[in-house]
Amino acid sequence: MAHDHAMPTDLTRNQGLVLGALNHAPAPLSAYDILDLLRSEGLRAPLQIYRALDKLVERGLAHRLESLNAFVACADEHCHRKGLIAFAICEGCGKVDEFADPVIEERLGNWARETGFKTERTTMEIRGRCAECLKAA
Amino acid sequence: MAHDHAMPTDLTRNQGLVLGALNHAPAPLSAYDILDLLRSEGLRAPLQIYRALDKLVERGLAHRLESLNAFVACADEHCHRKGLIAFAICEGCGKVDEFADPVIEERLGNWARETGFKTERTTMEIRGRCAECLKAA
DNA sequence: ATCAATACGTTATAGCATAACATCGCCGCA
DNA sequence: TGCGGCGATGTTATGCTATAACGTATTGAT
Repeated sequence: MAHDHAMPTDLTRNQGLVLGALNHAPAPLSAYDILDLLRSEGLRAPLQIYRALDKLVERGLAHRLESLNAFVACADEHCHRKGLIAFAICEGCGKVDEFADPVIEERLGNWARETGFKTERTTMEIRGRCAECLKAA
Repeated sequence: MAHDHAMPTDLTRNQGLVLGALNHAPAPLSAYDILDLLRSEGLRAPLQIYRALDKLVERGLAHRLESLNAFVACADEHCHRKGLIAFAICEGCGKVDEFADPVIEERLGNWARETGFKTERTTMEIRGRCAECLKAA
């Protein structure tokens, strides 16, 4: 099912190319992976990729996985996802599952309120093995 | 308060130096920051730092902050901390607050059980501003 | 004494990310 | 129409983060 997500029409050429690459990938891609995929389209420098990624992440069309130094397309077709998202990353096949948990969000919110911490961004990443890879083992 | 934590006696020289550097730092340090602090002790190569860090992290004496590519000493004096730990990282002063929340742990456990995912490691990092920095602003 | 396991030291290299500067195209507006 | 701002682009150079591959040294058990 790694195919045509709804693709916004107001992306620039580079942003579109980068998002396309992410959409068609079965697993997270590093900026340099993306660059290699897009050399045939005329992209040459890391910065071209990073700039596009910055915009995509800013708009929630892509996510950065901190523990991997890599990026994935947002799994939510219409990218309505607000707030906290958790990622489950399979070390076997590389697939990433994206989910939100309101209870966790609430707990973190409570903690922040109690300690006076102003949250700007939360990253939550689970590493392990997905059901399929466990079955295959 | 950034001083003498209980320091295990069975550390190697390099491990002790690295943990010492982390213990005395007011904020997370990158491996290269640590290297610079320890050149006077004769350390010269990144690998010497990374190897020590690997052991320290493995034993729970230090933690890696994925969103920072940096390391901190474990805040728990006796390092009894098991399971999931969340980190709140202040973008102002760099201070890191470490806490555990059993409810969050339970929620993640439930999610894993339901989807058949075998969790190996979880990272949870909150970026924002601490109460002190907000007051100072 | 020997062997295995672990730590150490060193050089080289791979992988991830941004600084700095010049150009171009688009759009609003005098 | 032309000016000016803004955001995207292209390019070169550089900096930061992490590991590969090799050899030596130390330790500890049998």
